[in-house]
Amino acid sequence: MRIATWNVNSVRQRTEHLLAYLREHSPDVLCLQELKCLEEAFPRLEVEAEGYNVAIHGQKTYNGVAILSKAPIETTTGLPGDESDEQSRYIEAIIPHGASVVRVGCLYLPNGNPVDTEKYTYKLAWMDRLIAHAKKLLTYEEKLVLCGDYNVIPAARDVYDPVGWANDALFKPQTRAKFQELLALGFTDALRATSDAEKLYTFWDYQAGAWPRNKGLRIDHLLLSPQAADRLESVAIDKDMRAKEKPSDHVPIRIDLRD
DNA sequence: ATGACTTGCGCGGCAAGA
Repeated sequence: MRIATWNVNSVRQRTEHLLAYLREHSPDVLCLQELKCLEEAFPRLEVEAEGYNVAIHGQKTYNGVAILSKAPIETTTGLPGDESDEQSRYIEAIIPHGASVVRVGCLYLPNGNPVDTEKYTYKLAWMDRLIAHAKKLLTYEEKLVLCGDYNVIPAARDVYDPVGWANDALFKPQTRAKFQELLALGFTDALRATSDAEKLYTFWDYQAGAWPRNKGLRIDHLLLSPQAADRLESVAIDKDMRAKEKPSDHVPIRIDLRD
């Protein structure tokens, strides 16, 4: 089973690249973040025509997440823990996988900058809610994949300039500590389970020639429960997507799980 | 030369992203 995640930075601006990606890599599941539109504006018919079921948690202008699946899915939207949170950043699906199921959580974790504002407080609180939810999901002892744009640089080797990013909301010690707290519940970072290499990035800023200079960040992750990690076959970052005309600033990252 | 972009909203620049 192939599961991919991609921050598209506006699904309406990226529809052709999205459809090309579905055709080329044929993921069983694709998690999308930063749709930047309401459900009614999502290119549903085009995606369904490629053979996918679509579950959308949209929002006008900002955020918005979706799960695309070849198999029919059951979905729930919103991250538990704060009924007053109106930002569309989480959707979860149960997907049939052989005789059992895979549970997939698609998340768009808040950026958190600037760090001296309530935006960073919101990020840390959101991470606490994610940790609490993940803890509950792990008790099910299922194949579980929590994937998406975490807006977290886990370690120095995951950023082109660790010193320059030391006080950024994506790399601050408090941010990394919360990410480690999540991992320590029993998750495996899929990419790091297969490679210790440096300069494996999933994001390059649009500005200042970040892409041609390979000034990137690794902030899109797939975290696996023990039951999913046992079946991890391969991981790939689809870096070629950043070289296209009018690309997203993030590229897809995907895994293959054994049946 | 050392690189100030890309969205949505809505029609003028601003907010947000990372």
